[in-house]
Amino acid sequence: FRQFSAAAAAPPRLLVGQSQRPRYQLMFLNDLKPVYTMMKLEAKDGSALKVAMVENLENDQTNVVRFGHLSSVRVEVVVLHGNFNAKKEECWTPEEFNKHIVWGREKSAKLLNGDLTLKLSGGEAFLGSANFTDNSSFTSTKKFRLGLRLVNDSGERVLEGITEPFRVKERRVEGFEKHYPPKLGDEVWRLEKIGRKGAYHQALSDSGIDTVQKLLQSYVKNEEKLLKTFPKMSPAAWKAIIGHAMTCEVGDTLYLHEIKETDMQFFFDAILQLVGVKFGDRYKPLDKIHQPEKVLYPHLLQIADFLTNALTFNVLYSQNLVETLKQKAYENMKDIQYDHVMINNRPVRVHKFHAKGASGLSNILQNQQILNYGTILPVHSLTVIITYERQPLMSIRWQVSIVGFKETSCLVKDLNQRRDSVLSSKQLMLQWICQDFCRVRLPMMLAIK
DNA sequence: TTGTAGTGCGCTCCCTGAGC
DNA sequence: GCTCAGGGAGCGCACTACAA
Repeated sequence: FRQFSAAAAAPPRLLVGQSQRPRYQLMFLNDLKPVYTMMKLEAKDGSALKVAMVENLENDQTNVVRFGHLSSVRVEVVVLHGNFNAKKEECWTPEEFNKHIVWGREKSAKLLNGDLTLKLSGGEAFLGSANFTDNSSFTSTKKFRLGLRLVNDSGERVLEGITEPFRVKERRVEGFEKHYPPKLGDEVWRLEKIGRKGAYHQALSDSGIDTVQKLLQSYVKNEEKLLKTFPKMSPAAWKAIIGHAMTCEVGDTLYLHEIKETDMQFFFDAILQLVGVKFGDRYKPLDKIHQPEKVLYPHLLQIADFLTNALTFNVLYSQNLVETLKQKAYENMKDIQYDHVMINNRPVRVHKFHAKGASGLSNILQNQQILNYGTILPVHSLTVIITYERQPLMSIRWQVSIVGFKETSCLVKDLNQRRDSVLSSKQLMLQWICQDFCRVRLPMMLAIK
């Protein structure tokens, strides 16, 4: 018996039974990347596969054996059936290991080519060149493992090393595989559930959708319309396709769509998701657009200034018009050019270019009065209707309602309270009526909406 | 060696019929 | 009338065979 470590005295040698994990073990130190026939075996990061002789420590940790004769033994790489050690046990016998070695389909054929015998140096070695000559489909599990065993008996039980089970595929299928994650420029059949030249692929091609980016753009713009492209698409398949497509990196490039009539600029990402809107010189990211503006109330009060004769007026509020204009933008998008990038959550122009944003605003608001509130610009038109009926004792019951909102607000204001100049003009009177409504009722109604 | 057509397998959906 | 299981159809996927 020899000491394996040149350092401090080694712990007493353990007697190893079949169910007890040996003290020393061969190990693959990195994970394999997908394996194809006739292609060099490599680790996930593209480096060579690294193997090592390790010592199992008591605290479930391992140490590479740097010194002693075990640190420079010769080891052999073999192919194992994928079902070897399916129960993930800590150890096995050499006989079990050897029984699961796979040879080629033909007796004489070598399944694994290359330099399969490695000499450890300092307890480590690299598998420089090795490749499979055949795929793993002929085995019952359709998978292999790589195994690592000593070439010569060292006198010490050294547990063989194994990799996780993996498939070996035909080299030619590599060019037809799905991408994880897919890229925007990938053809659509790189997505799950879309077979190359299959029915779905053909249907998409016929609709002019040949890349993942175009598919996602169509999805974002009008999912229903896109779905009609596919014949007999199941919800599960649809979910899988979109779910896979959505994992792709969208990037920071932005497309600007200007709506000049409103001084609004819409920013869309690479798949045409609205990411933010610029009102004048104020940019608001999408998640902030629909938050009620604190400055709304003064605006609402200003409405009174615009009133002349009618008791029906419009409040322009930034709620649903963004959505309406977004849909309009989709309809009018032509010559999409990504001329902005997102930097620190703000769009920045990368070169001079003005998108030709045809706007349909005039159509949308053609029957509504546009009020200029400075930088916070209109969005959706809330039509506020105020009616009244006289009550006894100089009180008037005002009914305030907003078109599109379920709740209405009743205000009973006693004209006796304001026998001053307020009542002298309709303008001031309406402002007086609106005060409570603006302060209490409107925020509540917006919240309900 | 490479491209393509064909094949088998597995998955999912949908229809149908039996059982309650 | 409702539920559930079984079978067929359609499709994607991976692989094989074969021809150029």
